[in-house]
Amino acid sequence: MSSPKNLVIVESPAKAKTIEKFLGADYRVMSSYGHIRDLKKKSFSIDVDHGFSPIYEIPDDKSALVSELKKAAASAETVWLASDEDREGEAIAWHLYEVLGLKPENTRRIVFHEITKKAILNAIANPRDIDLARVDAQQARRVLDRIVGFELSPVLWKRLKPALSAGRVQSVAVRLIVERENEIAAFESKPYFRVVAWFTPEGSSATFRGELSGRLDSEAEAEALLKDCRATSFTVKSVAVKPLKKTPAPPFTTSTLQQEAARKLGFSVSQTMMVAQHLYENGHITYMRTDSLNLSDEAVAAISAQIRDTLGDEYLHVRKFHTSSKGAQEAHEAIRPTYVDTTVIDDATAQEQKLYTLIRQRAIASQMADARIKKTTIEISAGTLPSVFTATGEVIEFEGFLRVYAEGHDDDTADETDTPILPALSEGDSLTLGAAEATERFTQHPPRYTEASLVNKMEELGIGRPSTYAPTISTIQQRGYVERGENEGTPRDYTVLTLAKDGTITRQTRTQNTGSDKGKLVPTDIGMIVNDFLTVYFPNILDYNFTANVEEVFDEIAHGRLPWNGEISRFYSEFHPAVDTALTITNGPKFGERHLGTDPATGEPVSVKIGRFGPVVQIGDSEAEAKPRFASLLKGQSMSTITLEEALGLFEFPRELGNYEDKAVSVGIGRFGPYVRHDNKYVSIPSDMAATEVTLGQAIELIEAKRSADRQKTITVFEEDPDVQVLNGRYGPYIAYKKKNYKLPKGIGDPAAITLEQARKIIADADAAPVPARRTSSKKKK
DNA sequence: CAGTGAGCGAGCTTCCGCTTGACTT
Repeated sequence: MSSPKNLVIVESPAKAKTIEKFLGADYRVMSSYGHIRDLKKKSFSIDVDHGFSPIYEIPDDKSALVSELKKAAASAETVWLASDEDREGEAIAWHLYEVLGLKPENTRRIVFHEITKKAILNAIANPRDIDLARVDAQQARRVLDRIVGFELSPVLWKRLKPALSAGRVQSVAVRLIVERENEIAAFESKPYFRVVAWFTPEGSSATFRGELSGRLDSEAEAEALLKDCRATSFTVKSVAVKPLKKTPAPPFTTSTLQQEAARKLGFSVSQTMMVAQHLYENGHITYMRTDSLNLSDEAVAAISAQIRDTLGDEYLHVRKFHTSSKGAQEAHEAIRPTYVDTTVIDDATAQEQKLYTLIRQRAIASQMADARIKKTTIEISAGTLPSVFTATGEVIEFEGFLRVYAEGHDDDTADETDTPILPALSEGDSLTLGAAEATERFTQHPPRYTEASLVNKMEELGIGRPSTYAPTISTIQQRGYVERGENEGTPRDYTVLTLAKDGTITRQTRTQNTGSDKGKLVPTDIGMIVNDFLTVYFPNILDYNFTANVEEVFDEIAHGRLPWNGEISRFYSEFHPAVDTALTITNGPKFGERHLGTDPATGEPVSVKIGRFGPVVQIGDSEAEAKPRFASLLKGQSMSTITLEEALGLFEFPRELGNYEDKAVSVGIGRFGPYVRHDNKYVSIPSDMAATEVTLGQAIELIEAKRSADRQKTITVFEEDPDVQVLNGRYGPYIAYKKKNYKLPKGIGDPAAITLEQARKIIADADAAPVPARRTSSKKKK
């Protein structure tokens, strides 16, 4: 292999592949795969006494790559450092320069924001030096985050519970969720009534719907209004027709893509990123971790041509969007299709195709004409009554971008968005009342965050970056600060009063579901306590503006107006004493500890607190002679709401319920929650059943249900060797043998027909095969 | 939709931001 004269290093291998095609045989393009060097993983690695100098290392999984880059750099005449132009990219270039031992005379720093031939060639023609001030800003960012994370976390270990974590980004994300939950807890839902009525213009058969302006506070008021409506006449008070313009949303950034994919496709934030990554690697879309709204000139031209060819000139409106989000660094383009005329991707999964279509339509719509809508508002007066009804209708006169794409919305009440066409009416026309209906509603608390709406809020506050939104959300769940809600809600009655055409009023009670937090982000006890602790001792770090404030300082550093370590020193001189205080203070508030009352049996105090393994109830005093007794809270119980009675109930395990089939049945609490034990077999008690109240009858039902589930699970148990079993599991049929599971080879056919010989062979083959080295990936444990 | 079924203690745990990897009985 002859070595080309030029070596170009970019951050991503997919990018390298594309660029290599533009540059020809004189250029070899390699990827650094992001950062090649970082602060040492395990230790603090900042020399506080010597200018906060960072101690860097090349992580193990990067060493092979680094030697390869070194070799390539040594044999190249010129090395082009082409990492992104943002702060992190500049630092990557500098680390490469240092680690690869490059020389100024044969090193060039280049940048481009679009992966187009023109942009690349232009970058090559205009090299510059590494911007050391910008590198310093990155070092300041990195060192600050390490200081905050590695000094705060141990405080939590000592004061609250081991293995917790805190950081500039994650702790604020948790705070958002905790504070929202507090708002919800403080919210008092109040009932009110809304009235709708159906009208028919005189001499017409058309009916349209009008809604009473304003709300009524009580059922009595609602009933009175309906009675009044019987006796009055209705006329058109005014007709207003207004032109309305709707403008398309900009093309996607990481955060808007995550939100829209959640709303329209039901994807989780990390799922969106995985699917997008695949689309990117296969060359279908531009880079998916971006905060930029910009489209390259070439992309705009291609999209324009597409719109003109398929829809016509009147649908085209070329636009440039400018970001308004805090701290955006715009190293890339917005997310768009690489070839806009591609509608169907070969070999794509259903998810990839759906996400691609979303990205493509959004990018096209961003360059399309406004939608023009005629909105009609009719006000209807009710005789001498002060009440006014309003009917609105929308007619789309020119659909513009709506033909391709309409943005989704978060609101839960998605109905009633129908905008019917209203009959032609003019002022003074009389109307006949058909029917009217007063429906009881309830004021709504602010919504809980979803993964996607949390990302939206974080972006608004400038907290986190496109590459960290998804990982942060999984971190705060892994640490047990936040959970996805599983509460289905409870039924609630509401009243509907109906006024029929014949004047009779009927009252009905209907039921709706309320209070569900399913799939929403809900703080745990630990999450709330950690948040309380941090906001008391480190209000500055938990301040929603902390990141924005330090970003301003980083900007000054990047412009060479402030030395980075001086600023870190200034921060540390305030921060570190606060750490010492939080570690040593003895008369501070007790976080998460709550006294519940006295145990009537012993007279000892009963309290809840955070224990080594999470929330526990304690009977007795740790200072007293008798050792205190402990019991963990059950799933669904909360330290802030548990009662004395519930707490005492936790000590009544194991409970003997009686006998079934001549064997004792008992209820106990284990590592994984409450269970029924019978004949040395265990059956989990579902979380919607109170373990303290399970009866013998219910326990038998659970045992029988488990037995039948086991029968369905079992495909074959070999009589000759009962250890070998063919079972039906979560991922389909498999073989279980001595606590190990074995996948069935492809093409084995009907799993029920597997013989013992076949099964033994599968086990032997799998055991003989080399065990693949498993990465310790951060899978969430549950 | 599997499997598990203590006990308040050893050592260890932890940050944010760049980038994929090779895995799934």
